Amino acid sequence: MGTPDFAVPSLKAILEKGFDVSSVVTVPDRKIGRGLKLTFCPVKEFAIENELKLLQPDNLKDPLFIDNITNQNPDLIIVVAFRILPENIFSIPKFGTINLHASLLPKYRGAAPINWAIINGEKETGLTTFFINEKVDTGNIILQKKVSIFDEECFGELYRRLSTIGAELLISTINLITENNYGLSMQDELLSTPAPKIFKENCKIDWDQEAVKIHNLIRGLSPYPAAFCYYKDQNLKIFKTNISGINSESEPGKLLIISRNLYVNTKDYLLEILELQLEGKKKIKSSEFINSIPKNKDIVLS
RNA sequence: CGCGGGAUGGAGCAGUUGGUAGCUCGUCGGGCUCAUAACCCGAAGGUCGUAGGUUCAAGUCCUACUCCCGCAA
Repeated sequence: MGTPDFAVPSLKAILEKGFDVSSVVTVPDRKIGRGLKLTFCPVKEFAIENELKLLQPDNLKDPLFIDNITNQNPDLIIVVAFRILPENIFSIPKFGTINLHASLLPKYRGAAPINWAIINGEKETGLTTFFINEKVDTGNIILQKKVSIFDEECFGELYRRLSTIGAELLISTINLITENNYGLSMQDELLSTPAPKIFKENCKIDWDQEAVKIHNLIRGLSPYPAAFCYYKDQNLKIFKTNISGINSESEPGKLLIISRNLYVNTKDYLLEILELQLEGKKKIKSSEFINSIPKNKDIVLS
């Protein structure tokens, strides 16, 4: 069971290792994007390509769906980036139901562990496989793997890396379970931290903060959903920045051009802006942005 | 038919109430300099997304189409 592209490498690995996938469960098709076109999620695309049996229940508590799963008599249910499962479902398989989560649980429980790890400036995060129980991301841990976060690595890059490393960890986990050769460790509630879903309000840049904080926010949200601010009432997304060692001496948000490089003032240091996108426009490099902005005129981002 | 912005020389943009295009950068040539992402001089390069229409005249108004993007979900 899974939805986004994060789950695809796992599903692919499971297939390649020769496990018998009785069915793939994913979300219903949704009208998404400009023009509200009906779009298939990545897991569905993959399932179709590989001619796997596909289930897309609207309601996971639907008795028909539960019966369907029950009748398939699965040994194990594997969940990677899906929805919250009712006990009626996760208790069906004889081995149980496991989840691959992109953090070192109990840290970063929730929907957006990768984003928050970067936003908070972590140097290390990881992956966890655990048995699903009634409370989200609290189950007993089977395997964990630490993964360091590279300097300047953005969300998209780490997401991609973790999805492939996660697939390997998942395979190891499945092997241990089928061999009945695994230990479990409980999560220490005292060490738990939340990683809730990212909302738009989390993406707004506050220039009156330390440069490193702003930088991590931008990194942790790039390229999607992207940190943003306002430029003359227009939405301005910022994808890539670099912390300069230069002290900020003007009001936060004010732009500064030095030697064809674009800087913005923050609470402490100047933050160099490298990649940005104005509402309705394409993503561009800061040098291109500089070409179009008026000279000798103060510009303040808000 | 969810809402909206855009398509102008290689790049990013401007273009007023319609009268055949301009800025910043890049490119090429030359100059200055120990040197330069610096500065100075000069040059090349655009049938203004496509197809029609209105007009004496359209990048600038009208219609259709194609492509790109922001929001919302």
